[in-house]
Amino acid sequence: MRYWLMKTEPESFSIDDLAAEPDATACWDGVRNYQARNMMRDEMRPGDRAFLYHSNAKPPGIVGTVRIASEPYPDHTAFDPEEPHFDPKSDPDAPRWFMVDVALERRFTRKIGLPELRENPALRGMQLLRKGNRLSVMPVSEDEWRSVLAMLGE
DNA sequence: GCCAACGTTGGC
DNA sequence: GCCAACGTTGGC
Repeated sequence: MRYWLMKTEPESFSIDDLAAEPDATACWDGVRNYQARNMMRDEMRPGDRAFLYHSNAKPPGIVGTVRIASEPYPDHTAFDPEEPHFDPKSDPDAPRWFMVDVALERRFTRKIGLPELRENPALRGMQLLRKGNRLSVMPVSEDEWRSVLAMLGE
């Protein structure tokens, strides 16, 4: 099993929105970056876990965890001109973009903000904290996973 | 709102 | 294949 971090802007889809979905499960559509796609398509598997991260929030930070709830499959929103992430270059016969379903696992009692994450020496190497990082899906090591959970102080 | 970092596009 | 121009992300 692998660990991940997935970003979302709470103004478009927050952890509360996920909680409101049937079975608190939703498809993670709209990823339009090749590196992020490759990780979802080639390395994510059902049962993997991911931190849910709110970007463009005040402060940005980790707000909970999700479980990967499906195999990767084509992101059909890329085929639909009405969709905001429509991509005319993605063909249903040769899909360019993929997604997975995610199920809410745990809503943290508090957000672990980005400044707080930066203060934790155990997370010094974390990809999220690297300068210029823009990936919306990224791997997290098992040590980093445990270190973040330990910050909840529960 | 600003801007640094990075990805993509397209002319050559 | 190079690289300038442009678009997007996302913290501040």
